[in-house]
Amino acid sequence: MTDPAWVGDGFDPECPTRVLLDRVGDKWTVLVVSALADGPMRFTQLRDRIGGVSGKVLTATLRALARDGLVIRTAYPSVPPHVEYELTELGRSLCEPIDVLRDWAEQHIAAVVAHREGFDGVSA
Amino acid sequence: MTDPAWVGDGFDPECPTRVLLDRVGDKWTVLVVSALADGPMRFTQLRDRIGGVSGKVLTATLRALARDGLVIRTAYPSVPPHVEYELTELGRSLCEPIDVLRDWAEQHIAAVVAHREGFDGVSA
DNA sequence: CAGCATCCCAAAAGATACTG
DNA sequence: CAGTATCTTTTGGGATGCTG
Repeated sequence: MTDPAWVGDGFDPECPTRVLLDRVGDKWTVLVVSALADGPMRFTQLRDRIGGVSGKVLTATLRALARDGLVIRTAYPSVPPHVEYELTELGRSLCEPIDVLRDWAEQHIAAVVAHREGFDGVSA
Repeated sequence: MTDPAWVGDGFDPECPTRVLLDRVGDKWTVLVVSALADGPMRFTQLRDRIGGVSGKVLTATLRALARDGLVIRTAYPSVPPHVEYELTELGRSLCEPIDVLRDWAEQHIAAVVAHREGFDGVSA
């Protein structure tokens, strides 16, 4: 251990926060978890609800989430296939931070956008 | 208004949460805000503290943050240059959601990683 | 010291077509 | 219905070198 400068504030590469951000920092994970917060949902249902996500990407997102123990995938052996996704306990616990984030967004995003436009206006 | 299915849960493309995620979902923004939570900091100081970020990317991150009214950039007209960054009130308010996220990470990330390894083990 | 310009790569994401 | 396979585009991010 070389005692790097970032130690002391928890900024090492295995910092839990970094690991989480790597997982959650993609475009869809948070949205998927939010959608599933209301209860179990089927693949197509999920895709329709989220809007703008391709099947491929949704599949990948769900697989990663399942891999990390945040969602359960249940395939009912029927024709046509019926697959349900639901949050695990761990996944539900993640909803709380996400809700806090959403609250912040709802309260402050307008200010952010406004400032951004002001900023751009000055430069224009 | 086409009354799409995702309306009703707030998943429209201009959903505040989406806007926020687009801004905050990158690799460094959250880390920069966290670092600045302790107080104003200079460019190099920030780069050293965070660890692993290139100058170019840090610059871009800081510019975006300034554009959104989350940080203030103060350049002291001296030679050599001395530039300080600090959070605005808005930026500080963002620390709370971030802290909640970090708390979650610290409490649960081990479970996530463990499950991931179990999952990979089964497939191997 | 701070930051810009340039080049480059890898990964994320999207479109489309096909299958059990 | 719920994927997989393949291809392509986009872009975040890194390395390096230059400048005020």
